[in-house]
Amino acid sequence: METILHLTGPLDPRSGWRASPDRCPIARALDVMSTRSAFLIMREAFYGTSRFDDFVGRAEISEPVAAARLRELVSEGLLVREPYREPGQRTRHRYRLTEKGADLLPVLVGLIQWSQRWLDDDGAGGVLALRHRDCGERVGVGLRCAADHEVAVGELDLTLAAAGAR
Amino acid sequence: METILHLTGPLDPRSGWRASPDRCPIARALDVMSTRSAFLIMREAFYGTSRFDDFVGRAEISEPVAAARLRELVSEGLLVREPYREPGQRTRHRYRLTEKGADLLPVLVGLIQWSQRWLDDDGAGGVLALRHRDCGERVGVGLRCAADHEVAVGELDLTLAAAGAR
DNA sequence: CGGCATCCTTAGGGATACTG
DNA sequence: CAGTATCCCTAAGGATGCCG
Repeated sequence: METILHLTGPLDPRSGWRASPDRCPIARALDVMSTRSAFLIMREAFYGTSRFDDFVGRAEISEPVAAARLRELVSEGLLVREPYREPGQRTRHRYRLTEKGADLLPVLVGLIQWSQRWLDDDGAGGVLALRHRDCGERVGVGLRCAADHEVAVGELDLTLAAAGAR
Repeated sequence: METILHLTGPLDPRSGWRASPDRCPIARALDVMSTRSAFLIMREAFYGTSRFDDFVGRAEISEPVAAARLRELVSEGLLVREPYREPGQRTRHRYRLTEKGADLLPVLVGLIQWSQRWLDDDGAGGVLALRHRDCGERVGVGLRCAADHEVAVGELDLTLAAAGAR
């Protein structure tokens, strides 16, 4: 394992290393989630939206876009499309989060948190908040290490481990 | 304060509430960060990249795109463009993260974490990891409430508070 | 070195109309 | 309700060349 550079937020002389973009995890994640509509659809999925028309209406996107994005997100395994039928009804389909999709929640929450902190969402309609069901406190995302320390931006190192390392 | 719905990851009957998309924090954040190039530039900024040509080369984007995105990110206040000069050189400019920009780090780390967990970044060139400088342990993002409990996806409530609430 | 101008291609996305 | 088909526009992004 080799320490590549120190992330400091503000400035760093840079060690000459580069992100090998072809396999940079961020670049790869962006292959799946890079469009506005993808984020909005995932947002809705977290809110419990499951039907096509609801995605269209609530994310405020057009049908063709919703159809295209849903198809992609299903094929990427973030959502599943499954048939169901209520007692007297015909068979319908609904979209549900997979575990893979649900695991994106920290990213979404990170965006919410950042937006509320910096974009003065003056919330003329009230302030949206995520809360811990058990204790009622607000929920956010934060950096934390495996030893359970809270980690500040300036305390991060970027390392590259040979092959089978953790 | 009013509880709107329970986020469960998998399915929820949905309470009829909608995200009022015009002021949805996610939608607003996406006005700033919705393109691949914006994420890649921010990634590079975290890695310490500061010069125009380095952004172009390391993020693997074209000059016009880099110029456009850098201009936007500066005007949005995520980066600052500042002149500097080394002893015998002419004045140059560099781009640095602002606090607002640096605060986006959890989102980036969330993407890295998700990508490594689900996109089998088999990392034929080694595995990238963020580590806590003090203890060397790997760093990730997680949901946590103000009372410092770790929060699972299914333990989240979405609430809407009247106006000046926290 | 740090861009901007130009041109081009592709992807994202809206509107409308139609179908099972 | 859940899409598909068509058409059109705009934004994202690459390639190339020029310029202070």
